[in-house]
Amino acid sequence: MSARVPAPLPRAFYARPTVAVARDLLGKVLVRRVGRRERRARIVEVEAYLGERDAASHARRGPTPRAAIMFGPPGFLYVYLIYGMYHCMNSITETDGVAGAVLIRAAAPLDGSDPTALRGPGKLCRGLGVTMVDKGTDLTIRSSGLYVADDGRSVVRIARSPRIGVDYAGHWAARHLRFFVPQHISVSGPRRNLK
DNA sequence: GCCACGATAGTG
DNA sequence: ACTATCGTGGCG
Repeated sequence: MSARVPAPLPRAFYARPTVAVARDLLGKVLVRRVGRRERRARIVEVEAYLGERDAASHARRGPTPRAAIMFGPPGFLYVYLIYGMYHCMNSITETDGVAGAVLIRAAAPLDGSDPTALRGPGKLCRGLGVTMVDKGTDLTIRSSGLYVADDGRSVVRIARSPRIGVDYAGHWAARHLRFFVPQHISVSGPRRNLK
């Protein structure tokens, strides 16, 4: 009688400052359904992208065709193609009209399968079958087939570091906007704080 | 219309 | 350290 599957996080969860959403996404469960198959994985690594003023964010050029969705209402999925061969997935944050997104970089499978299969943003999307057709998905409804839920567990400690792959972004590259579960096998790149 | 360049990952 | 592979957006 208890819901075996936790409910999707509500829109209000995403309608907050991006850094708060990023931190709070750690430990949450990513639920992906394709047909009758459902996969679940715990989010262990994310990055915050703060909008127009953030030189590392796709929103830095304003609402271009690709990034316009970042300026829209929170709780929707932003997917983009990177290096012509991988996809990356983000949840939109902040209020409608204000750009912001959290890049989900890695998750730990909850079915006991290979803990490195979803390690890194490209592998995460590949492993969950997320592509451009999923851009714009509403993450707050079950019927989307892709959502984030709270199963009651929480992360004990959160580490932070500069974001990965944004060295071109001047002083924004140095800001500690990457959040992860320290020492976790499913985290990509450095698993402890640098600096 | 061009074209340099990525919020990456796998191999050497 | 090198590169596969292609949409995006700056430039003009």
